[in-house]
Amino acid sequence: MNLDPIKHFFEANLLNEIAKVGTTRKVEAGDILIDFGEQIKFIPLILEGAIKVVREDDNGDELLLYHVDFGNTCAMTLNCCMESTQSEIRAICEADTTLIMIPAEYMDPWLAEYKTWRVFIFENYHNRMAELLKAVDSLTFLNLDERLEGYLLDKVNYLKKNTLRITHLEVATDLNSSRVVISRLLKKMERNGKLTLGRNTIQIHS
Amino acid sequence: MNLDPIKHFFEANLLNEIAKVGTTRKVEAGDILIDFGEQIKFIPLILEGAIKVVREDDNGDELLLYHVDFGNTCAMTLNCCMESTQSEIRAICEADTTLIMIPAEYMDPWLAEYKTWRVFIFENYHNRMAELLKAVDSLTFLNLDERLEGYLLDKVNYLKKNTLRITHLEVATDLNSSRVVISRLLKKMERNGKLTLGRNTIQIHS
DNA sequence: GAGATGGTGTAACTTATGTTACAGCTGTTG
DNA sequence: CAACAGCTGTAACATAAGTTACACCATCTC
Repeated sequence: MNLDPIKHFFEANLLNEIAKVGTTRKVEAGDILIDFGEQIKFIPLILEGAIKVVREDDNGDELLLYHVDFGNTCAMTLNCCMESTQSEIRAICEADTTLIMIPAEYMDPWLAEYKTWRVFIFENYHNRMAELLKAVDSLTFLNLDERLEGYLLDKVNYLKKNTLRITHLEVATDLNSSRVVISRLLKKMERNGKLTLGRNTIQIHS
Repeated sequence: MNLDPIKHFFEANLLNEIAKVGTTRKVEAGDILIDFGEQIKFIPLILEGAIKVVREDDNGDELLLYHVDFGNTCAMTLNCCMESTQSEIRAICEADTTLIMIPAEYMDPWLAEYKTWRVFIFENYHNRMAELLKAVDSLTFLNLDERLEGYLLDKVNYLKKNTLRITHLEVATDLNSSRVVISRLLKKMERNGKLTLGRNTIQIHS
């Protein structure tokens, strides 16, 4: 197991423990890492790649909540580890992703023992909370065109590509809107010179 | 200091510590407990009363995020204690409230030392996260009339009164809507027999 | 190459929500 | 009591977003 990417996150003893009890897992783009109602037995720590976290209602309507990338874990997951409750979210890989899976039972004892673990866990909670708050903010205070723009810029950022391989329908699903509306807004943005549309691609002008 | 209400939450040693370093504080309905940008130096633990947590954007538009009541603390606050960041929210008392204020510097050492403290903190994170998720859900998947109904039922629940003393404007502010729209929807609900309207009061038929 | 499938563009219409304007009412203050 | 401020009701209109319908492509499969 290669812990180099995260070796400055944790104290030496903790790194040894992680190496001992953790397992590496590779997941491909498009795979579902965690689904609604699942019992979570491992804390997933992302070494490489990107994951999106999605919420769904009873009618099957979706909304993208936020992304998790390198060095982070999913705080929604952490709750489940401490309290053995079920997942409220779905986590989908957006790129090929490498994870370290740490069995949930180490969560609590490590909190008692390792300061760096406490910092890691709380930073993650904080980040996730901030993301959720950002989601609430944009749902409340922004119009759909502004949300769309934010969504595209976010994607450019964490996929590190200006040209996104995505359909209008996928965008609409992530924003819980409809394809026609998204096409309309994208066209307007294209006319304003903000991006170039192609079949299955959106190229953002940055 | 009277710790009776929370004595079954924590182990005996921890209760002693709380008694030693905590201070009791009483706050009146309407008072602002925490405001945007404030540095938080105390963990507030609610013994009695109720607090609402509100988000605001640059234009001064508001949105109620959730309520905190007995035995809980504000997890948004917890982040700030661990990381010394500033408050992202405003906390307003909705009823006369009694709190225990615990200096922030005990947050971390108690995590290492007391299992019941860890459980308490993580349960709070979990609850706050669940509330935020509920907020996202209703913003995304519900119409304003459904959000309004949920809002009123919530209020009945945690204020433990069927007759709410509140104006349409206040409701509109909490839901980030406008007074006219709220009056319209409330009138419709009254016609449907769900409630009775009066000046400054809304009586919910449960 | 015919047909099927899925992605995009666009027009016409519906609906939820927001806005503006104003009237009437209640309680307060001078 | 007169004047005023704040709360509620309602009408008329504006706008953002969702819906339906259809045409046109590109790609793939038979």
